[in-house]
Amino acid sequence: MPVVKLPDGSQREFVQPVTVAEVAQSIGAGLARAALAGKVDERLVDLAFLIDADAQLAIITDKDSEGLEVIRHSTAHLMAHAVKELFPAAQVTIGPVIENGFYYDFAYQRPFTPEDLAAIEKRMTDIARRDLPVQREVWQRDEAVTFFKSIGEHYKAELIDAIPAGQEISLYREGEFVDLCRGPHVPSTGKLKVFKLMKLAGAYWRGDHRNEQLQRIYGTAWTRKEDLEAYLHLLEEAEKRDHRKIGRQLDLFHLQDEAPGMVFWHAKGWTIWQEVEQYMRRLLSENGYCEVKTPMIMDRSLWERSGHWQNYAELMFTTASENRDYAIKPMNCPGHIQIFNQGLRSYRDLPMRLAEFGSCHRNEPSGALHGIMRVRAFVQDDAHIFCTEAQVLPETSAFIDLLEKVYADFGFADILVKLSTRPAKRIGSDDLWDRAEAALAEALAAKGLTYDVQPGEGAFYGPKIEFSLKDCLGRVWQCGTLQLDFALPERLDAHYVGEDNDRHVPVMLHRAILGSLERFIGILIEHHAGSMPLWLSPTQAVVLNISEKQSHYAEQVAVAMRRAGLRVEADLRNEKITRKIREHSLNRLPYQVVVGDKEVVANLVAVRTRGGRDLGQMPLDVLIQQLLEEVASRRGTA
RNA sequence: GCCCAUGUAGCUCAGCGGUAGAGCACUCCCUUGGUAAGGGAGAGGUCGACAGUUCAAUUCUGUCCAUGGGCACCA
Repeated sequence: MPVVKLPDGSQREFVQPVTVAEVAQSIGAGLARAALAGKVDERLVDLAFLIDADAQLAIITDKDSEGLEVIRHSTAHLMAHAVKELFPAAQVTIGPVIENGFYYDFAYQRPFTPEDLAAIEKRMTDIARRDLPVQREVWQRDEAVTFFKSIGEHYKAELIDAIPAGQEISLYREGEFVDLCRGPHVPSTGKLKVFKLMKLAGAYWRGDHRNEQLQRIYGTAWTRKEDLEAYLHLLEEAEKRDHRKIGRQLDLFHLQDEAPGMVFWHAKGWTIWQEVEQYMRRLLSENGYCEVKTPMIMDRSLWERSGHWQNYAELMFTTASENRDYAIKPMNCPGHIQIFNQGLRSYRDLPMRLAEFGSCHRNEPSGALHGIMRVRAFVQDDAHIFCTEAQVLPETSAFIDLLEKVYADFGFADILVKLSTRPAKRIGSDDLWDRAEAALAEALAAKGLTYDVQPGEGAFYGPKIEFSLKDCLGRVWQCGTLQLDFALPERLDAHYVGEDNDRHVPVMLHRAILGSLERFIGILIEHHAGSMPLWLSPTQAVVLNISEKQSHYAEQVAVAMRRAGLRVEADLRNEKITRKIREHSLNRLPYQVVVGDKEVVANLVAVRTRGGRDLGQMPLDVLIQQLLEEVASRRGTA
């Protein structure tokens, strides 16, 4: 006689075991119709799950986030079902729920085409309309293996074969289609109404590039039509913010075939770059860093000693001259160690913080390139801190302070932190790792930062912290990093003389805040949708004359503003003021300074913002003051 | 690197086995207009590169390059 406790605290007693669906029915017909699954003692189950003992129960509907997951998972099955009906020779593999939807990987003799995609989606709608019951079955593992082999589903058989022997497994059946699945699923295909197939892609079996490539189909699924529309709208918005598109529109940079993965910065884009770089430079200097510059090309022997020549050969650009081999630097650390190694260092010199806007080249695989976000030539806001083990904690702590200030100044409020700890393959004693991981964790805790631990994800030479920021569309970008390195200083013979008059190998911290400037500027462009805050805007104001008569006055205004340190253009074209305003607004030019006869006579300027805010007439020095304050505050412009 | 798609004017795109078209941008002319597109004329393309098929290729086929979406990679 099970007693079922519901989330509102009420209890229902049943004379015999009941299914989740029956409990829902006993509460109300509406709930029974809306029910998708149940949660019994914190475990998600099907509506057909039989409750035979006292239990906590929550009925899951499409109002619950779990309900949406169930829908997405069931929609993945629906897609596989449709594919099997249309292409019986296709083999199913796996089909998980992902953010905003699902995918399913298939093995088939030929790639699916966009026309196939449309046909599959149509068939999914058909199957959903048939409202087939989705039923759970429990099988013995070995029987299931035999079964899937017999119907030619070799990938499924392999997956099940990997499950420990003797374990019961669940299969789900809808009509003719059967799939291995943990569940739960919606009770019938009729519950699946709001979905759309999004794209085709290749993907490796089990995520390993040595395996065969499967056909992946991505889809999205929602509980309400409006949610789907909102999601598609969000994708459109993201597309509008695409840095490649805005970079072209605003004349910031371009890429071309002859230099894949390398950016041609135009004057306007380079202005943004310079502002970012100068900002970082000043901050580094204020925080005890010394800026240095190291050679772009260095002899093979150095890269052999650092280990890069052996481990990253195919990712490095190399060159040769007069019988010597060289590598174009893929990173700055070996160079910085050469500077550290000049002269005999004392513990009194530590911590030594060497910073470089380091121009690096990495021969990234062609498929990895993406706009200016993932490139082959990039500049890191790199620095290496040489210190004692005892200085790791205070240096980490100071670094986090600096990083938080930088992200805040660029307008990013949300920072995600991950601590990656010792991997299986590593150098250094466990004792050393214990202390290093503890120092990083302690620094994070002292800052009150919450963070995820990624066990085993650290580099072989030391643990690391990764800092990601979230943009206004909620997308996460990893930018900052702090990595402890116990290996490289020793490999490259870095030493200092300690208080005890012995030689010691310093600990090295690799650290970057922006990551690569190319990528960071790409993120800034997308975050602001091209409407950069005033301090970063390539052109901060444009002076517009209404007719030719005021062109001299307009020039004078522009010159005065430039003398005050603002980036100002004059647009004296023979065009209507409405047209000029439209064009400059579309170009996200923050301030438009209009001068007509009225302003000339009164010795004033009329100001509006790119967002259409009319600030009215004012004396020029008032405007200049206001803009300079806005630049200094690093605020955005409406 | 792997799978799929794409590559036509500066940009966005249409087109097609008989050597190309639109809108915007550009140049010139008219217009001197008060807060998001004034009008007219003109110029502009080896149709990504190289092969092949064909009487004829921007169009069909192949290879390569690049870009896009994924996968793998990201010291």
